[in-house]
Amino acid sequence: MPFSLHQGDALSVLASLPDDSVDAVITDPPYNSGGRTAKERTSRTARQKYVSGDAAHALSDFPGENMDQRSFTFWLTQILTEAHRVTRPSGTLLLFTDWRQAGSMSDALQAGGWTWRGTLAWHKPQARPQKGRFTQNCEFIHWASKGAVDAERNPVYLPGMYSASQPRKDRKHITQKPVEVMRELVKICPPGGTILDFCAGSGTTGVAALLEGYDFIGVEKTKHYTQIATERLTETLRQVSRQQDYTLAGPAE
Amino acid sequence: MPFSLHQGDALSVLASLPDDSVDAVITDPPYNSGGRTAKERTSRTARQKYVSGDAAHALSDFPGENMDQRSFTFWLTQILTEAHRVTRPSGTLLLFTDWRQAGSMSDALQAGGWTWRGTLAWHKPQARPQKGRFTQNCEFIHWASKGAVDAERNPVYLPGMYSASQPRKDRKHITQKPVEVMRELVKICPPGGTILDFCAGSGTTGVAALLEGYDFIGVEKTKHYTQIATERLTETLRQVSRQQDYTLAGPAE
DNA sequence: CTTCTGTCTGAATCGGAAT
DNA sequence: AATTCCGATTCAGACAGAA
Repeated sequence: MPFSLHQGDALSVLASLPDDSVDAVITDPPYNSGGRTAKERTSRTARQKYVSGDAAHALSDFPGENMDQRSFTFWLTQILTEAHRVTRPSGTLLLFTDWRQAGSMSDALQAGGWTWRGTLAWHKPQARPQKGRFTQNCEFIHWASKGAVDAERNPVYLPGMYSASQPRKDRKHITQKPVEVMRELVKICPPGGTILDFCAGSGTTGVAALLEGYDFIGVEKTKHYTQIATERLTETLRQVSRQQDYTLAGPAE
Repeated sequence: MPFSLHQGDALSVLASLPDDSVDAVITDPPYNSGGRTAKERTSRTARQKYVSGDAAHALSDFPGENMDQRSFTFWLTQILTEAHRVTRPSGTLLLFTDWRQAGSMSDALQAGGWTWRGTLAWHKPQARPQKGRFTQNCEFIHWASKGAVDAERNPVYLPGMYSASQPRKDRKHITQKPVEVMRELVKICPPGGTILDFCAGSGTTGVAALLEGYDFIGVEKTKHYTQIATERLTETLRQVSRQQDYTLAGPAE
């Protein structure tokens, strides 16, 4: 089975997965930011925070954005502890974060037992400039390993900086990631391995995983996005197997 | 006087500066990282940690790299508190950091009274790739303000990501920054303002400040680098005034 | 002037020997 | 037994000199 999708709470679903069953955890938890004070954070929904007033699209809201920083770190630590158990030794964690939460996220991942290895930058060239300020056009990706890195098992050389714009057409989720970036990131996983995303959203991580030949396990809280992710993953699987058919049936070189 | 340079301890020198006398603080403190454990951090010099084994250059060592993380945060908080006092309302702080210290640095700047505004990325395309890993090729720059940002006083639009290699020829300091990056960063300071760097090193911040028409106050602990910075700044001032002479004396358009 | 070729370096990382 | 120290490893990009 190349992919499975669970609708439900991340912690409960992770608890049901066996030890050492996953090669990489790649996820983008709700950043819980957008306000510098607890009041500012908790009084607006994700949509109000992340979608410009003049944006015409109508993307659904998502939960998990109304915790204060302490609760957020506590919640994430619990999940990352479970994710660590579920991951094979020398497996990898990639965790998207914005600048406000970068510190809390690195605390949480280390508290969860992971060895922090570095922070990558994702540069969005289309971000909106602001007068008298620096443009806020980078998000960050913490990466970590379960124990030592096994470079022999997966001898890849990967970049530390990615530049790509958020998808505009056919965007299903407010914070949807570009597939081309995700396709590079998943390569940290050894060939044929299994990738887990416990905040799957519209399923971009899974799409990239399938395209690169990995198995995928997704967990998503809302019914709405579980459905969207199912459709995208099914369609991707169809594409991939069609290509394989062609390769198998194609003319010998 | 377009620039002044003090040799001495950052905290002592800052204490001697008057309130509200500086428009921007731009600095690159020792990162105090480069080891997996506290022991490893504190037992090696900066040169041993950061200079590749096969590097043939002979750049001088620099101090401040042997604190544990707690002392480092304490030390930086004290200095940034003084720097906050010395800075005019709506003034700016730019603080270079690597991924390991980014969290401690944002804690310290906020504890020092500054309002954290974002984190910029400096991408170094020349960094060394590593098998089975992501290349460590970004450093980060926290930016913060003393109270509200005054966009009317300095209506600039600045990028959030910079890509440039470390200087190779004529490099004076192990961690010397490219002048072209610093020339962009200093523009966050209103025209004609004064820029302070309390870890001046070889003086690149000052060089960029003078080239962009700002005044500069530098503090550097070692005699060795104070001398080098003095020479670079004097030379830069000569260049700048020569250009001004030419502009004044040049043919009318 | 380009284009090509060769050399060198990097705020690195790790294992294992030496103390 | 725990720490400290030394050296091997790695390759894209920058630069210099030749073609």
